[in-house]
Amino acid sequence: MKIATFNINGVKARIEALTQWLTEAQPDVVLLQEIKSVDEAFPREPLESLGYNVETHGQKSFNGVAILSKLPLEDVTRGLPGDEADEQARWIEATVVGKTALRVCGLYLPNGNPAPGPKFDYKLAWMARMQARVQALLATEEPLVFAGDYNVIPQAEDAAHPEQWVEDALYRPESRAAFRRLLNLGLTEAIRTRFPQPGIYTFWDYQAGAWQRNNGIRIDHMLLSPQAADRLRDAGIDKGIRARDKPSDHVPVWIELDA
DNA sequence: ATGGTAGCGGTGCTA
Repeated sequence: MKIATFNINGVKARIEALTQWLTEAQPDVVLLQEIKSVDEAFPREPLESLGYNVETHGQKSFNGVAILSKLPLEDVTRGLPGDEADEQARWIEATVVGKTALRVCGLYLPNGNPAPGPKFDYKLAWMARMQARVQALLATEEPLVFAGDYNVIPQAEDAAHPEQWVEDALYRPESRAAFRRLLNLGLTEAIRTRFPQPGIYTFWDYQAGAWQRNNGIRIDHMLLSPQAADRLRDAGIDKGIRARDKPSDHVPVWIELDA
């Protein structure tokens, strides 16, 4: 089973690019972030035409996550538990019904800039809520995949110029520590496992020729529970997508699971 | 040191 995550940066502006990539890459399950659309305006039809079930959790203008799946989806839930007042659409879960049941969680973790400040506080509080949710799901001992835009640069080797990020919410010690605490629950970071070398990126800013200069960062991650990690066969990054016309600033990241 | 780009929605915010 091929599972991908892709921060699409506006699904309505990118629907043709998305369907083209889906046709080429043939993922079974896709976690989308930054759909920037309410559920009613989400372009379901071209995706359903390709054989995908579509579950969305959107809001006006910003944020928004979705799941596409060629296999049936069950027990879909929307929103990250732990704060009833939080109205930002950044978390969606579903169980993929295949050979074995697999719980997938798609997430768009808050950016957190400027730091320090209320947005940074929100990011860290959100990560604490995610820690609790991951812990609860791990207790089920089922295969779990937590995939999305984490807005965290885990290590210096995950940025072309780490010195440019030292004051940034994506790289501040508090963000990296919270990410490390997630891993220390027993999760496997699939891309790091597959590509231990430096210089592996998933995001290049639109500004200042970041793509042309390969000034990238690695912030899109796929974390696996032990039961999912046992089934990990391959992982990759579809970097070529970034060179196309009107691309997202992120590229798709994927894993192949024996499931 | 600064400004550089993009989507949404129809102005400024978010990234």
